[in-house]
Amino acid sequence: MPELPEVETVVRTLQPLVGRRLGAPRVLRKDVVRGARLDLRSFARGRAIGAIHREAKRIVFELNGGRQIQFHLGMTGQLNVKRRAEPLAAHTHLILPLVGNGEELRFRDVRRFGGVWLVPAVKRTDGDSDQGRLFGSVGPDALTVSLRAFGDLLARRRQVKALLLDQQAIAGLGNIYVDESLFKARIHPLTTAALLSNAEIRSLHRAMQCTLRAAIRAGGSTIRDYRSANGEEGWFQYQHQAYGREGRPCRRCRTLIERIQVAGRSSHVCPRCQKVFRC
DNA sequence: AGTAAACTCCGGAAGC
DNA sequence: TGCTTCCGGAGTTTAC
Repeated sequence: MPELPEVETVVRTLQPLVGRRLGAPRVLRKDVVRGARLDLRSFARGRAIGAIHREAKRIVFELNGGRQIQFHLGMTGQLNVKRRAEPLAAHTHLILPLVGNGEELRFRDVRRFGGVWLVPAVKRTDGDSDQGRLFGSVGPDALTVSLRAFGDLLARRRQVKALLLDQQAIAGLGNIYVDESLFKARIHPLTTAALLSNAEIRSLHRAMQCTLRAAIRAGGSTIRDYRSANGEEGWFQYQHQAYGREGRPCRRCRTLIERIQVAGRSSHVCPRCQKVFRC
């Protein structure tokens, strides 16, 4: 499940592609290209990659001429650089050949919750353009949001976990890093965000950015499908304190970690360390 | 208006 | 072995 650290890792491992020129894309499954009635072949063919960066959980390829190709990995999406001769893995939906050395960029996505968006040069600004469904607007990036802005966005009567998962409120977190951040800050996921004290907000802000930075250093968490652009697994899953540790002892107090439902998501909580909550 | 919950997409894995 | 159920990122819809 690629969240901010996994997407950031993919973007970093894709950097060698900057400056490369694209050949004619091959679309093996047309419905992974969303929205646009643009043709990917004419949109991308012959364009050079000017930059590759992350926006929230999206991977943005800046092509020369101002066009963008944006990828969202959904749950099981992978973006890999492979030799052309290498056999195609099942569920490979899109291939972007790189001119020159026999390499290509492959997009594969077993569950197809992810997708590709083509963004034309001109109409890019905020609201969606006429070509339908780019992405909804997103909140400030979780990795860099200031304490001040973070405090402001928490001033709502929602369960703190639901709020942190809401990309419109704050961008980049998913189930893993929300659970890890709340555990680290010792805050129960059911707590009403608006009732957090200033000290708790500070603690959560620090825990969240600390966790994200550590996860990026570890190359993300590989639970099942996630791989970097080089096909490498992350290893942050070995440092998880809460996520996926149901029934195992809390690393702080040895109480068994529980799994509960919050905002429709399975949530991993230490009932002792994260006991107090207000709603 | 703001929040919450249900439903949709999909296929692999886990459970029975 | 073979069936059913579960799971989730994010958008949409429906209900408080």
